[in-house]
Amino acid sequence: MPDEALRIGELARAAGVPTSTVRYYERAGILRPSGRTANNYRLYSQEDLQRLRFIRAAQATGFALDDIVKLLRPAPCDKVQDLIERRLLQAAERMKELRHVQRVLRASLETCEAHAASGRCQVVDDLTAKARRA
Amino acid sequence: MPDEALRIGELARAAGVPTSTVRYYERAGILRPSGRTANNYRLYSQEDLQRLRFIRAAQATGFALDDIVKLLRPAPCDKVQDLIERRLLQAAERMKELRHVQRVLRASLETCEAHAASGRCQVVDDLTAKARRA
DNA sequence: GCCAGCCTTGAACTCCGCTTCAAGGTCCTC
DNA sequence: GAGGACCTTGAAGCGGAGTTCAAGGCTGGC
Repeated sequence: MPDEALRIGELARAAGVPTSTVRYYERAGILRPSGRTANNYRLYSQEDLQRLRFIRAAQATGFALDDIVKLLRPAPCDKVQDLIERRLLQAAERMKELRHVQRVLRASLETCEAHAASGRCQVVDDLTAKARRA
Repeated sequence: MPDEALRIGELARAAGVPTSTVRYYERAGILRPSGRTANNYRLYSQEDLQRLRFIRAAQATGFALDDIVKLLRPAPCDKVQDLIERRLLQAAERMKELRHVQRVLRASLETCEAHAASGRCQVVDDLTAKARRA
């Protein structure tokens, strides 16, 4: 088993975030170090790294830190279930929206390519108007 | 053809946002009314509504207003193409992250259900790590 | 005539999610 | 033993995305 405890800088590099953010997450109660060295440096485990990655992934897709905190915090099982189910619904909703965004972007791109020869760029009109058929 | 021009309140209700947000978007240069009434009320077209919906969808999935502005603003066609392609990549990345989030949530839910009978809720442990002790 | 419900503006305020600053301590290398 | 890369704390600052406030204008119904 790798006894790989990471210091804050290593953790941060591994997850691609600044150390200031990691400290902020600690203050926000969302990611605490699993220990400290003799000289008071924070230490993080591999699970902490996974957790941090999960946090970032969730954030990138539109979840607020607050939501994430709730998900990652122990709670009565039935409440957690409920919460997770709601989050899954949110995630599904987000998927739908993301697909909508992709559709619109792709349509724009096509139009853009089609018009490239003509020199006139109609992308914007189409971005807003093409989606009109709802 | 419905010549349905909407006033700000109607637009806002149709898109599910407060009017204050719509005015804010105007200040931010992302959604301008297509006209004004005689008494200076803002008027919006159906395309404006589509545009507003697109904005909200894009925002919900993690795009900043700034990005969205750039997408919706006229520009040299080749630059727009480039931009759109980058946004599509971002969207794909987001999809991936969202799927990761969903996977984790679903796994947690299953564990939660499995443990429901036992009374002990292990969801959180499992959320962060399957192999607890490392 | 006047009230309710819509709308106008500009400025100030708020909240979230960080980031930066100041003033240090520790550890490794030269 | 000096320099530099790492780490510590607490507090202040910042940008994005709105929201709220104050003061007022139009319009329809009672």
